[in-house]
Amino acid sequence: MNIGQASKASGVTTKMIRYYDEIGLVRPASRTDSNYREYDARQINELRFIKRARSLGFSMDEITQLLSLWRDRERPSREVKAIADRHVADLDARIAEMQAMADTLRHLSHCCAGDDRPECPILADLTAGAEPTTPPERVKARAR
Amino acid sequence: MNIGQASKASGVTTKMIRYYDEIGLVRPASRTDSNYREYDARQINELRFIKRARSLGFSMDEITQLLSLWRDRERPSREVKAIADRHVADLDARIAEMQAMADTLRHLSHCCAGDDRPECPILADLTAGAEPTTPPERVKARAR
DNA sequence: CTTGACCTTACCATGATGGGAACCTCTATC
DNA sequence: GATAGAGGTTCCCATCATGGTAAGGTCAAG
Repeated sequence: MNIGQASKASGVTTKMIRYYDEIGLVRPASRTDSNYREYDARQINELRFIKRARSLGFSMDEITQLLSLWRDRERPSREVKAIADRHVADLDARIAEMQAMADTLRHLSHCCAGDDRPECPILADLTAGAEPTTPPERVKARAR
Repeated sequence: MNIGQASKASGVTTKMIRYYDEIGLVRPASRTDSNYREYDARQINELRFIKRARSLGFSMDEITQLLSLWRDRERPSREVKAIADRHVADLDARIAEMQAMADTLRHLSHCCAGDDRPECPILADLTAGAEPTTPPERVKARAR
């Protein structure tokens, strides 16, 4: 199987397969006499594994760890779970952050007439770098 | 005011101030005879505006648009609102995506014993449709 | 043998940010 | 006035995962 076929079989672009090869995420593919990479079913599985892990938001670094656990039939599931839980916590933190942004903006937008007039609470908020407008729902303590 | 003072006054690093200058997000700062950038209160406000907008997750590109509306006293608030709403939709989409990842992982982690044994639903999911890397013989091919 | 599809490497770009080198300028102190 | 050191200037590199492109080698079919 050459790289194009591996790409079709795994759903990973040839570009990315070469990249994973280059950074050592997967072990270097064997080569034909003409220097073409060759892949077998085992490596296709690894590529699919990587693809699925990426779709769950794991970083390359986390995937490196997951792959090594995956390859080790003696691994303690504890270690896998720890990586997953850390990632979930990370996702939750980022979600909370974005949620706060969205909530603030929703509030500002709600207060904005959105017509031809120039008055705009959204710009007012951005301008006031000092004084936050009342965030959605409850009023939070204004420090500063 | 030189760049260091502008940085302290705006909360934007000197590195970023120079970058905004370079990409034309802010108009090029005037220079002293010795080529130092100089800033006035107006520009400090712009930097603060940018900082606040960044903290709400707007991209440089969106901020470019917001800044130009901000500078235009005739702007229709409609346009500002449109940018904000688009950004909120974008945030919501990304939140939903990450939420789905987190939910899936939470479920898998919940099903994982997390002990010394190697059985792991998380890895099983990642394997998804692929067979575990079959080290020759020894392993009963578990389908799915 | 030619053609076209596919492979190889190598470099560039992204977005927003930080790090650092090499060099210039200001200011305070001796 | 000389000097130290703080802070300015430009320029380059790196991130992270991905895509694009160009120059050149290889393979299979007609």
